[in-house]
Amino acid sequence: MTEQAERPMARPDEATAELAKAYQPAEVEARIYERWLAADVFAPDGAGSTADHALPPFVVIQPPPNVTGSLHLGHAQRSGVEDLMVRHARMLGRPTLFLPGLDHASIAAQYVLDRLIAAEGETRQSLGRERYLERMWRFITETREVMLTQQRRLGASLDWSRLRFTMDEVSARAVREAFARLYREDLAYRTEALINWCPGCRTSLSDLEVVPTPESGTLWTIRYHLVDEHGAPEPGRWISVATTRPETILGDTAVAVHPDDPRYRALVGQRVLIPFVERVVPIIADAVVDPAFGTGAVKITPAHDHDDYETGRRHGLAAITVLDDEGRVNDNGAAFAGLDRYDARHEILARLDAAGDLEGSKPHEMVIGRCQRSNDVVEPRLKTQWFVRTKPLAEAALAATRSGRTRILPERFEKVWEHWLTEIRDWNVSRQLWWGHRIPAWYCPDGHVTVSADPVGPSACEVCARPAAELQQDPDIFDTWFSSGLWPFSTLGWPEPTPDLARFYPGTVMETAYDIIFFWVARMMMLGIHLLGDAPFETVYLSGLVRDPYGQKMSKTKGNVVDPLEAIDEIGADALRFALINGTAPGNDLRLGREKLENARNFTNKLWNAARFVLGARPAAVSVDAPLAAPDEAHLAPADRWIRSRAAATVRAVDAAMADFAFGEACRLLYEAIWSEYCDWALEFAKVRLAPGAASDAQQAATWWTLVEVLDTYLRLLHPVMPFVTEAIWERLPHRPTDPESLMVARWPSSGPVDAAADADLGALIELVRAIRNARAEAKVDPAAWLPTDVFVPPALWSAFDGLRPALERLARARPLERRSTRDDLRAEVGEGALAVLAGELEAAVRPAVVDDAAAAGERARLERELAEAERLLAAARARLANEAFVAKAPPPVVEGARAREAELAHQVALLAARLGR
RNA sequence: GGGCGGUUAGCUCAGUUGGUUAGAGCGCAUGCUUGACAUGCAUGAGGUCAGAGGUUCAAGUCCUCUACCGCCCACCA
Repeated sequence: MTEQAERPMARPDEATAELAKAYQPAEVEARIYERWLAADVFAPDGAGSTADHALPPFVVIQPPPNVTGSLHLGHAQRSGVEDLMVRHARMLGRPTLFLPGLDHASIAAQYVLDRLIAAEGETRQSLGRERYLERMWRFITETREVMLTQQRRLGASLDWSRLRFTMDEVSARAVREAFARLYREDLAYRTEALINWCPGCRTSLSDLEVVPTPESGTLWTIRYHLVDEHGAPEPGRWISVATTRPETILGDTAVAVHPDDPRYRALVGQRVLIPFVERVVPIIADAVVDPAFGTGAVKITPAHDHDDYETGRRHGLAAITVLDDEGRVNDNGAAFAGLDRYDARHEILARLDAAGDLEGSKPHEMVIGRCQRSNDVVEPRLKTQWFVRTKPLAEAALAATRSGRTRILPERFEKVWEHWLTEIRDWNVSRQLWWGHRIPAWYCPDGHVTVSADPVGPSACEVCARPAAELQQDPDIFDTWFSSGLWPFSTLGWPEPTPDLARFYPGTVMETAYDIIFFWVARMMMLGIHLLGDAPFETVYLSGLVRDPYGQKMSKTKGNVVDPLEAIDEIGADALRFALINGTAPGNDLRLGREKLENARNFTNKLWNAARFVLGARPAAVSVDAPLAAPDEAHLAPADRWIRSRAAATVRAVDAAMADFAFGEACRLLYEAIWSEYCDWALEFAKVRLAPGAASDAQQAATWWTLVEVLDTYLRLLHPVMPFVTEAIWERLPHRPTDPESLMVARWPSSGPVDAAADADLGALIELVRAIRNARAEAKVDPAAWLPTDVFVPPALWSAFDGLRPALERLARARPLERRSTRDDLRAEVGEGALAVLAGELEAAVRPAVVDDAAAAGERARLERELAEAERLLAAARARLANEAFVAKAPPPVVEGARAREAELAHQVALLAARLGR
């Protein structure tokens, strides 16, 4: 930002000295944040809190960011929305809890650390578990500060006294207790099953962590030779199978065909020889086989394919694992043992080809599962793991949303929610990683399982009573999301019956991006309901994703990332927050580019400058330290009544938007109210009245207090979105005696009366000014010229017109500005060559000093256009009213409105026609 | 293969239960060093609301179909 040349204020005094320069977000935001901290206003029970503890608490649950991560725009948007809700509730006087936290993100963190130590020539394995974990703890003590600082820079009003980390002891205790309870209730079990294995991360993954990725592969056709009943090959007899994964041949235990496939019916029950491993396996019939695909015959590898696993179970086939943890062929792979899976593939294909058993190959588009974290191709493998039985938990979660106990916003996500929870499969919670919560299960030499929530483990095997010394703890850790799923209550001290737990569970709103609805939201719901007996929150507010201007996901590799901290340095956290919230709807993605950020910055600047003006415009008769008081109604100008009414309407509209979670709408309303009403009109009207000698002291005071009162209202309304700049301005404004030190804990405004008459009067006069400006601009009149202007004003508007005449003169560049009592008067007084202006009921004539032919022709053309448009609209309005069905069936107010509209248009047409001499 | 969302001004998007003349920002055009603000002010141009049918007195809004685009879920080798 370039620094503005500083211009002396019109009326410098102490208050404006503070605001005399252009807005400097970096300075102001740092100072304001320190003020909040010092005032202790973040905690619901902090010294500076003004909460009414009789009101129900408002708890916003924030997804704890990854401890090794750094803030991206998605975080910024979410924190902005969360903070907005919290600040709003806080200003309504509710005790609020906005608990900061960090997630240990086991697989993501290990991925980051592995790459870091790789640069130092180390690996996870070379360090060993203990040293690796030490290294991790050291690493995160640095990164966690980065993340926490970033949250502060955003202005998130988090209660730092309650900071939690998913790896702290409070969380660890909750994890052990939760798992032990699930185990006791038979909702957690250990079994061998086909799981998703990432050879790069060397751990199993849940189904959600496997990303189906389209890929161009190859479909190979391979001959399996038939054997006779003694297992001897039958020369010249074979069955051809199609496969995309030749390396899994080594684990084949059958070939399957469709039972109704005439080509193969005779072969069912016969046997084939699996190459290389010399295993004789049956040809089976199973309806899963699609006869139209490939050759219609499928090799079955139960240990390395989900389909085949099921087929194998149906047919009692052996499952032979042929790949190890790193994705290499194991000892079951005969000559290929030790080869990487893809090397083995090539070798096998080469040998098959050499033997004449590779019939052919063709390109094949397929979908392959890749690791969400490392992008490695995920390998289905058999492993003994811990699973959470999700069906009963999911049913309870579904019941909560179906009954309305928990509401999902936007509603359309409820369908996705329903579908996923209905089709849910058991959750593999074992991870073969180190950074995370160790599974609290111990095994005795006889294979008995003991699960214990005790931090030091069980004292003995609970089956055979062998002493603890003979037991071995499971080496695995939990899926990160297991501890995340406990977040709404583990952070409050559960399973201990803490005061916080009693007070703040269940929470009010859970806000997150829709991409983790299953990972996180569903698990919190399932675990919260089961373990605490109540859903963890009333509302799930799902945000969209923040994308670049072209709709691409922002990612470091694409280089299209906007760094929130850079944006904050440049334009301030307020502007960033506004840009991220304005114009968005829940669940909708946001494309963020330069323009939105600049627009938000401009708005901040506009607000700041409006405040500079107001403070600088204080009439001498009002003392510097006068407390904020409602203006003296007896001395209000029409424009004062109008802007007060507009402010009241804005309060109502913003309240409605907030109640609907329509935060983008609230931003829009405030932007328009502040810029297009307050700044464009109220301040302009006020300038004239506040000019020295333009009105009495009492009148000037009333106008100035109106400006202050309305600005105060708008600052309060805007504070949840733009906390810093509103606080900085507010602290310079006169306050009510009942106001607290900080705007952050001041009361949300309540709406005053909406004055329909004032709205209508000013609306008409604003229209008049616009119409005059328009006519002048179209006629290419010198903008600076003061032109004599006459206006016909209906009697109802005389008072408003007269009261605002000096302002109208200035705004319309009309002087002298004369009021005419009848239209005839107007026309009689104004000769040819005047610009005709129509603004609703009002009619004006502007007399240019010089009217040349071109201007006269342009003027006539303008009137012709207006007339044509008015006639078109009038015809439409008449057609509507001519429709008997409309008059009979539409609600009376609508018909009434249509009649009024018709009359107005008819009037306008008549006036324009008269002007054109018709 | 299911499901969801989108299609509104040159661009990015609002438009809450159907109801006067469909809005904003940016961009564009024409002017303005207007005593808060050039991060600004004034004025203007620009839209068959993807297409087709339907319901209704009335449709951007509700229903059906179609076409593109995007996302989610899904065990076709």
